[in-house]
Amino acid sequence: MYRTLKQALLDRIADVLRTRYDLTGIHIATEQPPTLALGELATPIAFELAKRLRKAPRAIAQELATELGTIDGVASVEVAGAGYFNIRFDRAATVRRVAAGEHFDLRGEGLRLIEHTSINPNKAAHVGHLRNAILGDTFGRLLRPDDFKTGYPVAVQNYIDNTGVQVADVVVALLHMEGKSPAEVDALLPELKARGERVDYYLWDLYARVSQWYEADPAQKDARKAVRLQTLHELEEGSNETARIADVLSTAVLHRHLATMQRLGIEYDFLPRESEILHAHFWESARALMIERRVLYEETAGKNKGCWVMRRPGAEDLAEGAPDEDAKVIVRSNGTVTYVGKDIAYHLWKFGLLPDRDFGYKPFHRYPDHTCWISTLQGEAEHPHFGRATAIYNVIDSRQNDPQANVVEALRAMGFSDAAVRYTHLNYAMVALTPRCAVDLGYTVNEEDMKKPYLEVSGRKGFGVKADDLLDRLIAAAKQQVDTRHPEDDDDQRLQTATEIAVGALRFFMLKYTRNTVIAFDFRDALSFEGETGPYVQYAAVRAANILRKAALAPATAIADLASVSVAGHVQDDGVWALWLELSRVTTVLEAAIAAAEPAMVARYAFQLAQEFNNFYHRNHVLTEGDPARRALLLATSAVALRELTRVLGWLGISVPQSM
RNA sequence: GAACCAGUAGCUCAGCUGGAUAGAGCAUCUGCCUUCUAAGCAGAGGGUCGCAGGUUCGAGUCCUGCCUGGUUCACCA
Repeated sequence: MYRTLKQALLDRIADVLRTRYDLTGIHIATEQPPTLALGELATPIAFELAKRLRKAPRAIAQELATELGTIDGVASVEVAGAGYFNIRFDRAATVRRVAAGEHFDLRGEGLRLIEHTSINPNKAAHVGHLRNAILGDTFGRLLRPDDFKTGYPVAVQNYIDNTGVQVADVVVALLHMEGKSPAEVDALLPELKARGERVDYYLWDLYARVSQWYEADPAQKDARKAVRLQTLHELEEGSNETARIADVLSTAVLHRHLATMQRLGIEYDFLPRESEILHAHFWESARALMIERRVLYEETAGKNKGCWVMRRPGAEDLAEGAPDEDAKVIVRSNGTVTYVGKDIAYHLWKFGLLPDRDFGYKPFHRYPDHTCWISTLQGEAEHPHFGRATAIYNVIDSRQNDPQANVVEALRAMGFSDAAVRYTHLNYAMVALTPRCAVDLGYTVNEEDMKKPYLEVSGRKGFGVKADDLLDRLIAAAKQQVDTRHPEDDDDQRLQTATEIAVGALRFFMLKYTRNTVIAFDFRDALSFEGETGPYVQYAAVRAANILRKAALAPATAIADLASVSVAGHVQDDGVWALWLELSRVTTVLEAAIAAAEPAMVARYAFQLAQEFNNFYHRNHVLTEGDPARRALLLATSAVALRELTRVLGWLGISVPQSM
């Protein structure tokens, strides 16, 4: 509703500026006044116009006020301070419209392709991967159609680099470092299962060991690196025993990753794999197109002689004939393509710009209400389509800013400027560990590192907090509380509640920081259930639900009952009105969060909403309220607060437990 | 050397396209459980918004320079 009223005001002011002053195309800034006493909406437009109109700001504001006329939903307009133009809402009318769920709809045509998670399938997921997956999943929920908005068509991809060095490393570890035969490796998965061990945890340690093994013996170093390179080539080549083993391992780990993410309510539609990008020859098609469009050219001089290269974004103009020494190599002098080259091909496919190439598709994993597909060479005849996106969002670490910029630059240079503009690198800063946290986990930290604010997580070093371990600890901590608070519930119910709280805590923790803030992970902060946390917001919703339950009133009934009550007299009191005003801002916040691709804005709003509700809760005792009209209003307020808290938490992927 | 990000309360962070008295959480201190659950609420203390200039009626926000911290910048993959 806030969005609706703001738009109405902007339209009216634009009208007045045009008819009264003959001004058009002026940007009209709006803001929320510092206190409710000054109104609900304001604009400093009079200051902007002062110089242009050669008039005092206050006089301009005054003229605007008298010429504005009436606006539906606005009670009064007044000039304050040196020329602020303040608007007061018709509180009773706004309450009714918010309660009725009236709001501006958000919608758009064309597929939004979101790619997130993308963990190398050679080890367990860690906290850094959680940030990625939670950000991507939440952004998808903000865009996706639901009962609040028409939304945008969304598909979620999880890109799987199953032929990269990281997978090669664990294959090397088993076949060469440990000297297992292929048959022994085949037997490994059943053995682990029999022992109750997890393949992703097993490989976590193995991966850390093999990384050291390469360097351990100076005499063997070159030979071991050669084995690694050979293994990598065999993976890329495919159709050989090494590739088969790699596929068995990476697929097993992939299943683990999907299971880990499913614990957090994160699901995927499609898993495009590097192996198919290679074997379906995406690159060959892209290369032809890049050469045709004069983006890719052969360097004939300088350090990159013999390579096929591309100009970097923002490169300076060069002297005629001089080699561009700063150019990005796409095809090496030995004829092999670099990662950026393959990535360009893949992104052409995403936008439906890659001629005559597509993945094959086959089902991989079944979720309660949909199927997750995976790429293959020969797929099913009937399958959904995932390319041909209108806009794409790649959830990737900020450390990949440069490579991502290269891909965008390639699209732009090829003349696909529309695709380049609709390519969003949804970047975010890394999750690191505080030195203290690292020590607590049993890692040895040297004196120099102890002084740093945070230490980078490294899968290669086996340095990090595994996602499932963190979630298990959160569940255990929540369970302890639930056990003492709700002895009347059975154990299954208490575990269910504890799990919902743990997921709420974890997801909120990863979402409350804006994207470019480095999260220095510490168990003390992550395990907190008080203050600015997911459980705080969940608790507010549970309290609202409890009021309605004790009143034996369905939320929908409480809201419907508002119709027969006079609310005007009760919302002059800011204590109740402040909550309704906050509730009215849902669309405003959602729209801003989507535009900025910043889920933290929604998380912060959820917290503010919960804070405002707790305020209301302590100032008004609903069930003992003697005035029937006021009681009805308070009940409806609780019901709408519950509805909106549940909705906003849902966008964050957080559920409302039945009790806390 | 270059590019990008950051520097706001003791700590961790918000602060949307420049607007009214710079806000939260944690921590510290003081109150509030016989009332819809205290995972909560109320209150207190705590700030030269890294430094110096500039633009503007108005700057935490924009521009320039500097300082500090972080990340990135291979024919590796």
